[in-house]
Amino acid sequence: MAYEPTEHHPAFEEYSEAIFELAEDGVPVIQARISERLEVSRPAVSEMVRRMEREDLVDVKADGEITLTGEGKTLATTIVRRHRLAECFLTDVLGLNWTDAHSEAGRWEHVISPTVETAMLKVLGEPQTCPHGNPIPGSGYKEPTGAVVLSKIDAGDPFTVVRIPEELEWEAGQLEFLESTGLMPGRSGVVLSFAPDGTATVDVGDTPFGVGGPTADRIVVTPGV
Amino acid sequence: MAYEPTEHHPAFEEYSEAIFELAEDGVPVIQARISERLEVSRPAVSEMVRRMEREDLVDVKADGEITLTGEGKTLATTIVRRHRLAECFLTDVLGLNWTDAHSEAGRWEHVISPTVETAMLKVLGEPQTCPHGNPIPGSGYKEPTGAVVLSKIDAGDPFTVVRIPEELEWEAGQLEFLESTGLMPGRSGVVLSFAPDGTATVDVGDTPFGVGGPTADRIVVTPGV
DNA sequence: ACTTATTGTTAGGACTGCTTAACATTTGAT
DNA sequence: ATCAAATGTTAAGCAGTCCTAACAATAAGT
Repeated sequence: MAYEPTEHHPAFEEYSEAIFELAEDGVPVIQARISERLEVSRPAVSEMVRRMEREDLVDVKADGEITLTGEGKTLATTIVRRHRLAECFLTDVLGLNWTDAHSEAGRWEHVISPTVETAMLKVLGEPQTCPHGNPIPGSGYKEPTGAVVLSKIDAGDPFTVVRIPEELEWEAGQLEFLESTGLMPGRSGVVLSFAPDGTATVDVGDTPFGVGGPTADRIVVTPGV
Repeated sequence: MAYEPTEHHPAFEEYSEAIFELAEDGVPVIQARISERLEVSRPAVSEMVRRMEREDLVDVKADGEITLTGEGKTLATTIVRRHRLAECFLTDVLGLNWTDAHSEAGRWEHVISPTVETAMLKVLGEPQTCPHGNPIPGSGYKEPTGAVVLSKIDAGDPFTVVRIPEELEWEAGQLEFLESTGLMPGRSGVVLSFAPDGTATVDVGDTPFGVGGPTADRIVVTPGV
């Protein structure tokens, strides 16, 4: 009755995804980071990592760095792909906002079958990124050359938003804020100034607004329009 | 992060749904039937029913008949509504066949939020039944007057399919068969004959084919075209 | 009436995934 | 070098959901 591709436990999907996205965001993949991102205790992560290692989904290096095995990567990219595809679908077909789409996709990613995945791809016209600009694994997306983080743009210079990394989607209120200001993939703007604490003031068409340093360190853009 | 309407455990959703649909199909709602439909052991059902009673989702009568409380009915209709809405969506928007849509919806029903439900309703134009003709709770659907089961139609008489009850969707191969023959809601046909064992031979446009007695006892139709 | 089938319950156990408490180890800053 | 912070592990335990085996009670068929 229920669909089972290779019968993976839901938790394995969640953990593989977290590991994949931490790496994607350039965050060191250690248990403590997983614990934070998934909001579970460190012992819980410790235990799950041990089980995933036993199931040959991850390898743990001597220094504690966790890497996905081939099988683990397959699982992770499958879930990430479904998550991002679902986000496209939820925004484009069902008209949800970024925030709702993100949290909704966090559940959809676990119930989407290959059949549905294929059907969604077709309906959406083979998208290459999610609404926040993150690549859909397997879509053949190539990040534009010269992409840098927003904080690297010189004051006064123009930029075009490439993507809002997954890490930021996890911070409460971030997606609402970014969507409301229009700081979204494809949009161009100008960095007006930088405060000493790193806060960037940017203008993407409407009223200028400030973007905190840590956030500006993560949003990926290309210089120019 | 995850959406929680009233924080119901997934199993409660599954059991409430089963209870609702058994009643809808006219099957006596006792533990043994739930055990069969959900394919879990009788002790598992015994325990879950006790817990659902404690949580005030069901009442158990002295003779063992199980009924949903107000709260239980709310939960059940929510899940059934999402299931049937998902089926519409999966067939109409994503182009899945009946069988895939049914099994897929069995998982979707647990992850659809009110926001998505509303969006789906709008995209689909407020459907009143699922693709198999079963009413979507809350849609205001009224079964046509004079509806009877297929086996009540006289040999030689025409009929129009109203619905394929949920009970049949559970039998392996039924949906594939019915969809392939075209015996689906809205289609008209003629009962050619009845065999002594109750098997009906019907013609809905293509080659005539036989429908087993128990199945013909469940498919709901209206007499005439 | 007697046997058989159906139904529900108890008891005991397993597995998943999580928690807190306590501890050991490592890393980092001063 | 030392003290504090960060990290990982052990241990014990709990909630949810399922299982099998065994048994009791009821319903049904001959």
